[in-house]
Amino acid sequence: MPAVVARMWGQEPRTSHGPRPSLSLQRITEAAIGIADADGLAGVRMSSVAARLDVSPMALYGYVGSKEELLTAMTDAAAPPPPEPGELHWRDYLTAWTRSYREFLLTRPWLLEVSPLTPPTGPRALSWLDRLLVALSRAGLTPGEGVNIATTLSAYAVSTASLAHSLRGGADETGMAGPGDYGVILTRLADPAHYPGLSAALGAGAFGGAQEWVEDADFGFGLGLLLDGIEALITRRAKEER
Amino acid sequence: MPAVVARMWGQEPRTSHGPRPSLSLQRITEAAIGIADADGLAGVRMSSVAARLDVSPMALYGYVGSKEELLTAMTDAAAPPPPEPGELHWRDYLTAWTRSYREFLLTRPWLLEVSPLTPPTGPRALSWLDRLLVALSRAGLTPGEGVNIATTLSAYAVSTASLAHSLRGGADETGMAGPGDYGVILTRLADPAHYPGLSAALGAGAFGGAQEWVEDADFGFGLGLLLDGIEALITRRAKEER
DNA sequence: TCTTACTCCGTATGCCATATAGTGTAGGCC
DNA sequence: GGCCTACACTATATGGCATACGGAGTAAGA
Repeated sequence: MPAVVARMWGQEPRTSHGPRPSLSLQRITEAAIGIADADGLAGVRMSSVAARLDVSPMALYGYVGSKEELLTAMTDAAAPPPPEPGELHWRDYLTAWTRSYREFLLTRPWLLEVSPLTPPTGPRALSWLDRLLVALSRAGLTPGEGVNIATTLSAYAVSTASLAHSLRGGADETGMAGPGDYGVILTRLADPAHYPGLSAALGAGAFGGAQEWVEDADFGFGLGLLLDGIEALITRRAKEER
Repeated sequence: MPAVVARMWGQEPRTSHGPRPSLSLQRITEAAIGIADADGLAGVRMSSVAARLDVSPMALYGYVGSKEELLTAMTDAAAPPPPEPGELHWRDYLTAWTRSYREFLLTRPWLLEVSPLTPPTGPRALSWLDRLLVALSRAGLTPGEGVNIATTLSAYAVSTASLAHSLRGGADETGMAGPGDYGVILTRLADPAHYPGLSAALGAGAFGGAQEWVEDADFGFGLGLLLDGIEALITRRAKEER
């Protein structure tokens, strides 16, 4: 377990001898997040983060073992607290959870560039997982099922966020200038003989409008499918109980 | 549209004057993929790719505009042809599709590091999308629904592949040495008071074994949920038709 | 034959993460 | 109260890497 993980959990090591630390992992991640929010992930350099904190670049290495670790710490620190299940029906909570997660990712698109698919180890990210597990356990599912569903829902949030961000023309390597370009490009490339399904979809305008509301409708549609599948499982379980 | 996209579609520009090109985007991507397979993504450098082709690093820039573009081209070229729908029932085909896609990603784990969530523009990746759209259209869904489902399934494949790869201890920044570590680390970090759901899941061993067959069972379970949701939609559609 | 477009090369530049070797500071110990 | 030692931070150096720039050769067309 890298030392930075302990620090993410607030366990800054006791210092006995020597000068008191002028920094903390928290201050460092805050600075880095500020830069990422303002200038994108490319703006986050060891030197830029250090400059923002008025220290030398090398000072950061007392707190993180590498830039990689800094990025990991950033992704956790950037997460807001998850929505609370409260008295919500599981379906409403799962909807709220997934939607909030997606919105969070779209607020901080640089997160999408920092492999959002690796298992979380920080307190913020794990509290998201925790709340979901609680809600699913209340709905009668086993922990194993809960973990699996959590993976699925978060993957869905990440992928739709990523798609939305790409289609909005976010800093992207696909070379698309504006929204809607994607469909146009595909139409030019995919000939109907080799790509019948794709061509049909293009003809039907399935890639057409990338307006906000379309994205959102799509998001709800796909999420609905997932929840339907989960619902089937839950009712099955409930019947078994009886 | 970047020039490299046209080249990915086999449209190498006609050359009239001057010496005949000794390279092609295909040869370059093949070399790069060979390196990535052998040494991981970190081994893919403009210089290493060039060396494998016996040219100078700068020669590559006649074919790709940047390393980014090379990576994009690699991800498309690495994809095998998708499974064919044939006469399969949609549910069987979707299963085969998702499973093959996941397996492909696990065969080439470096793909997981090259943002696998951006919209595809290459012929190989789009043929995967196409076949899925065909199958879904046959099952009676609209193109819009098909695109959405395709997104969801591929996200599922990517995320489970990514998880499996992480848990296997693949080149990973979580700092986990071996399989099973993840659960152990979480147990040490998450106290039951603040993480009731997570603690319960840990106690139940939901993160315990990362053996191959467990992963696979989990994969099938989550996929089943998705397919159940899709099935509900398809039967609803079928009834509307009548 | 000469021009010209085009391919590939050698070298130079600049950015960055990070190794190394200090330098000062402040607690603990005598 | 003075020394020792651990530790936070700094300055400088190094090396890897993408890529800009300016050639130099090469072969089709005029």
